[in-house]
Amino acid sequence: MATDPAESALRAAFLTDLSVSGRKLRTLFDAIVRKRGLTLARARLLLHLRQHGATRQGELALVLELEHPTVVRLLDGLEKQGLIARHAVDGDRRAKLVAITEAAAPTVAELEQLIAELRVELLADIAEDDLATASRVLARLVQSIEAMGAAPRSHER
Amino acid sequence: MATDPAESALRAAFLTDLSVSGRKLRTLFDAIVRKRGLTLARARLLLHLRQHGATRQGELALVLELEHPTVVRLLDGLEKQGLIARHAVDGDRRAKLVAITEAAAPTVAELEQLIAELRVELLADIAEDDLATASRVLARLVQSIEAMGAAPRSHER
DNA sequence: TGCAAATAGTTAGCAAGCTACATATGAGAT
DNA sequence: ATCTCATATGTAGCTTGCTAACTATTTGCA
Repeated sequence: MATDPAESALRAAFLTDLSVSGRKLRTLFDAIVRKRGLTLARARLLLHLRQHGATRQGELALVLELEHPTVVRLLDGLEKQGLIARHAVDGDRRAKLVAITEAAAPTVAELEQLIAELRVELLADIAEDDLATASRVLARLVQSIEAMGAAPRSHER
Repeated sequence: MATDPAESALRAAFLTDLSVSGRKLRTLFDAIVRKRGLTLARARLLLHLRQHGATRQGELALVLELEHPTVVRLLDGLEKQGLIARHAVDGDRRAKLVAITEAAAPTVAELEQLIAELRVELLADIAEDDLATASRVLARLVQSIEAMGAAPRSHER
């Protein structure tokens, strides 16, 4: 048990590193789009609307991997900013279709540009292969996380 | 510009994947330690105290890579739970030394165990090499993020 | 037809994270 | 000795994210 191969220093630090770097990314992004009145979460939502057109709230929650109430509040904010509108869906009076407003179009176009540039800058000195590996690792991890979410083992105590 | 090598689908998705997986990790962890009245952030803080002994608040902020006010509130919560105490530092009446309470020792020991198990479970099917690569990628990214934070280029508009 | 269960969205309440600003104390220079 | 600047912590206020519990529809089946 002294040198358990499953317990390298790497493994010990990885999960922390992951959540810290995710947080830092969000903070940087928030700072960049702040003067436009946006945040990472709002930008992600707007981008989806731009790229996939009007979308139902439930679908948004699925795609953005957020809980429904989180989406509700993001939309409340964006609606107040006049960037999106909730439209009635005919055939289902429960549902709402979310769409970008005319007024938001330029902002969102600019945002898309900004994000593309940021991406290039941040990932500039990372090799494609390494990125692919990292991507795979994250995907695996998420898979395990979701498996555990469904069947939490011993942590029930 | 049609097939810009700097703009693969991987690159397009990576930053989102990172922040999403970080979030999911946090959510899972929070759910696991919830019945103990803990969260990921609080656990990280307690773990540091256990492994490095009593620490000043400023030092905690540095080590955990959190802003000072965030640490203040984590400590407020943990103090209310009776898990940590803020002690005076003699020689500097501004400073406070944060220490785990006697009462918290068993909780924290248990927590350490729990985290070790979780780590093994989550990373079980990931090769050491891949993990190392992923780790390097994250480190690089954080480096870029911090460089940009200091010198935000074109995003000044 | 009419009632039960599923689905769409919302409300309430909590913790974490940030920025901006405030307070108290210490240290260094004149 | 004092005055200024730096350091250590704290307060206020905002957004994101979650879970739990609610309302309004719709759907499916008896």
